[in-house]
Amino acid sequence: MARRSDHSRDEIREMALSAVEELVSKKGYEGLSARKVAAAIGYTVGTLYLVFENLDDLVVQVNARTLDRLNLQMMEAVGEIGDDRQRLMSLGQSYIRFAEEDPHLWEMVFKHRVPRNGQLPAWYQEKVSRMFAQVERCLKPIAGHKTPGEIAQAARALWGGVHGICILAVTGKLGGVGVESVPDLAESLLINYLDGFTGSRNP
Amino acid sequence: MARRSDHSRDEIREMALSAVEELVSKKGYEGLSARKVAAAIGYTVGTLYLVFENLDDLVVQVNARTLDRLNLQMMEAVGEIGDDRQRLMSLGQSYIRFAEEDPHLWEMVFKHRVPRNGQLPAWYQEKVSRMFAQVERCLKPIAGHKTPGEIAQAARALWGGVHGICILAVTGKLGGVGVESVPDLAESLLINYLDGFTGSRNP
DNA sequence: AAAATTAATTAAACAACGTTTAATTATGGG
DNA sequence: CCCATAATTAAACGTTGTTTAATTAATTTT
Repeated sequence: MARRSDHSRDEIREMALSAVEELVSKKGYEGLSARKVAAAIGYTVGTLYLVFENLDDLVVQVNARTLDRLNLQMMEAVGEIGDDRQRLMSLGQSYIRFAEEDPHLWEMVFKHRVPRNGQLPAWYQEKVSRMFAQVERCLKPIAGHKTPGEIAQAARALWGGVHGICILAVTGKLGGVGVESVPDLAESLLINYLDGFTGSRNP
Repeated sequence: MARRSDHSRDEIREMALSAVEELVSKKGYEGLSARKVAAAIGYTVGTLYLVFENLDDLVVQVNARTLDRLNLQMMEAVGEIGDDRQRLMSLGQSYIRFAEEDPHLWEMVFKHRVPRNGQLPAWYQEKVSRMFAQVERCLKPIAGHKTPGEIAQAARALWGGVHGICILAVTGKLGGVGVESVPDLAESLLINYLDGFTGSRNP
């Protein structure tokens, strides 16, 4: 059969993205394959290649959705009011919770390396930057008379740090320490860094 | 032909490990394949499977060697004398230099997820722990009256942090900031964290 | 309404992959 | 010299990403 038009191009796209999310979420990145995705949505690989450039393209687009969800969850967690330091803590714990709730999907965002050109699209970079922007926004009120450049640097150092702790925990490379202590480690990192950054110890 | 015995089992093992190192170093983890390794050492895949359990086993053993080299380089960098904080800085810069000099090989250590059982061998975990032990040793003299548990936590938080910054930089996800600023970011992380950890600002 | 065009979908092919199997072939001891 | 042993390979299997040509349904044209 052909030209069934049971689903529009966008519908197929949506179905494929969801199928990948479910597959990766359950079996991990290495359990993913074009044929499995196609079978899951009731089509053949050929149809998949009509909608997506290739499998890497499909993965990048799923990663984009994951980043969007992460950004949303962090935005909800940080809220508007409250102690500035406490808001940064919430931001960190929110990041960790996201990674714990769906480790495979979260891991794929950072495990995946683009194949040919080696450069991620600009709209993708923008989603990453949005995450750092949230940290910078929380950092600004307690940064004293630090320059914007210093704040940007602090945001990246801090969030790289939180991210690294998550990665090592998820891949079992924290040296005997399990996943359960990740929030404690991140809290230690945030508290001590902020103490140093602001030059004052918090109550 | 068969039973050439041109090389002993251990020699083939050594040749294979070196071949993987060269392949991954040049083409990255995704450019690796059993057949390429076999061809590089002048044998067939079958011989490879006589010496190694499977390709994952081969990768794990290469990762072990990479971790050994990393540990060695860090040990040389930290030295014995000098300011305690400065030694921690050297440790961090040494880690970063290692990741920059051979990003693909370094990345494979943390990208690779064991397949079936999902658990890394004990001797592998021990190599990871040795790295944290170096950090703890440097941390101890400036830790005041912190407990060993607190020092262990600080070491993991700090090194998770340095590692995360490296990962984000190598995978191009630092949000517009390039690899060149990694040392600065790590220095920011270390200085501010240590300021908070010791409760005193350094000169 | 029938025919011709267009486009969606598939089946089949390709090369490469990890891994296993059976068949070879060189070496050692009798 | 032959036989048993063990090293090595060739070939096979199932799966992978991707491309190709063929098929088929819907749309347009006559």
